[in-house]
Amino acid sequence: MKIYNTLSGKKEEFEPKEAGKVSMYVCGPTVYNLIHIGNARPMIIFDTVRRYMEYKGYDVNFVSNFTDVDDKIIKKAIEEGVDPSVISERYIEECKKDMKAMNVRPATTHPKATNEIEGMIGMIEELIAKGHAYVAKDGTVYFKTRSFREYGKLSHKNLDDLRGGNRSLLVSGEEQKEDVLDFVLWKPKKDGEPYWEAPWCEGRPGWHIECSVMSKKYLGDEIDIHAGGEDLIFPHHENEIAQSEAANGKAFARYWMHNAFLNIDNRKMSKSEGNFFTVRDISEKYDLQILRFFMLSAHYRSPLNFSADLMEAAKSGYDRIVTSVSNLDYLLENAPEREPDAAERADMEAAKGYMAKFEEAMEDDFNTADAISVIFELVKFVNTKAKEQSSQTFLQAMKKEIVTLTDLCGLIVEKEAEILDEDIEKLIQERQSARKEKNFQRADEIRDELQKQGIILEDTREGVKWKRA
RNA sequence: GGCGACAUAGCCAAGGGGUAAGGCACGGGUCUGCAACACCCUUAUCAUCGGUUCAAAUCCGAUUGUCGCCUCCA
Repeated sequence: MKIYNTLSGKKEEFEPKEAGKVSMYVCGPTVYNLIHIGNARPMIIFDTVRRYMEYKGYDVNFVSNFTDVDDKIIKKAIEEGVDPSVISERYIEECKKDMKAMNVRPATTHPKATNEIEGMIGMIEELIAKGHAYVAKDGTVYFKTRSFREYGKLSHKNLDDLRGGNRSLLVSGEEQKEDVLDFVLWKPKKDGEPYWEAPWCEGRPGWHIECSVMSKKYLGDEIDIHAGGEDLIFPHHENEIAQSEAANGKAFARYWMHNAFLNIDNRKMSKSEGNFFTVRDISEKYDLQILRFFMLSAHYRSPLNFSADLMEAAKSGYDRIVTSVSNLDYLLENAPEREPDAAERADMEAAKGYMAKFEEAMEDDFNTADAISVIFELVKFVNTKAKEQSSQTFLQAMKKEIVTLTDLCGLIVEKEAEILDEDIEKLIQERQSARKEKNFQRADEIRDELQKQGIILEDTREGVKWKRA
């Protein structure tokens, strides 16, 4: 299995620290609002990575945090006149709902920053003791960036370049820093803000220290994979490396994975641009499986553009897979119980080739776009081979092939059996009678009427089928 | 200004030295009362220019264009 490692800038053969086990940390959202579709990308991507790793037999310890102490949360809490925890708890719950709808499995552990303050204080003390951090007059604790020789190794930045391009940073009121590159580990409280007791002042942690501490606590000093959006490379992940490696004296993460951004109509998504969508917004119009399918249809390291048209196209593509599986289910209802014949056995063998091709795509840095194209090739194969006379065993084998692959992508393609209302059932019966009597006008009337109710009818050789729009 | 990524058919998108996967849309068929589904057929020389090579879309260089990071935004 090859993984592109941001650290080296190359695809590397994946070798976990401990055979058979994978420790993985994914930076999670700050919970001040419903998650947006940009948040959804890493969730879907790294959930898929996790699924594939588990399929390969790894025991995956998957940790993803919720950042629940932050300026934006505090701001919202003040606006609503409630405690910040009310805000963060609310959006953690909402986030979990969205994750479920996208079929993103819960992490092994979802730590919350506010539960880990003690550990953060501990790590900050250690950094001070080792000379990697210092306390300013007002109690702010800064990380001494230049004390960590390898700073810049992840983002491949040169410290002096950073400095040259950003003199303006000094204007931001942080003149008490010894160096512009230094970043905050602990900052003093302001009025009305939540705070914790610490040796330096009452205050709260900086953003970067959270992840270093939570990763260490739940996964250990050295982990296999650390992942997140590419915007986190600098400064967030660079700072995490500095903190963790300076404190622990060990390499932090062996592989760094970063997903590219999701744009909207070719522009970066932002509230001020008016092109901001929450996952919830999308769910009002589409099954979120379609959003998932859409996200996986491009490589995770390529920028992905989102638009209404592209979602429609994704819907059509996803439906093609769902239809194929539902056709199999339909055929299975009356399929003969017999041993598969020679041709069927040959096809069952041939179908396995798709699995191999799928794996090959996933092994190559999780090329889900390629992997999905394999699913379509399989769908075509199945659509061509599955017949009314096909044996149960054969049809079941075909279905299993498709479902295995889609499961690995976290895509749900099996629609749950649903009982229609009696009234609708009656209309369908009436339409069948009308068709027999060649009263097509009445038949079409009924079909139109049902369509208005979101039921689409299809007359197949074997009988009438229906599906939800 | 510094660092970096990308440029493949109408659209989306893989591939990556030996003559271009897949999906959506379009068109033509088969099936069908019609529609839908499905199946068959049809659609590109890979931004431009130069170089390396027996051979490049694939490597190198330049140009143009788009985008990202350098601000606690995934």
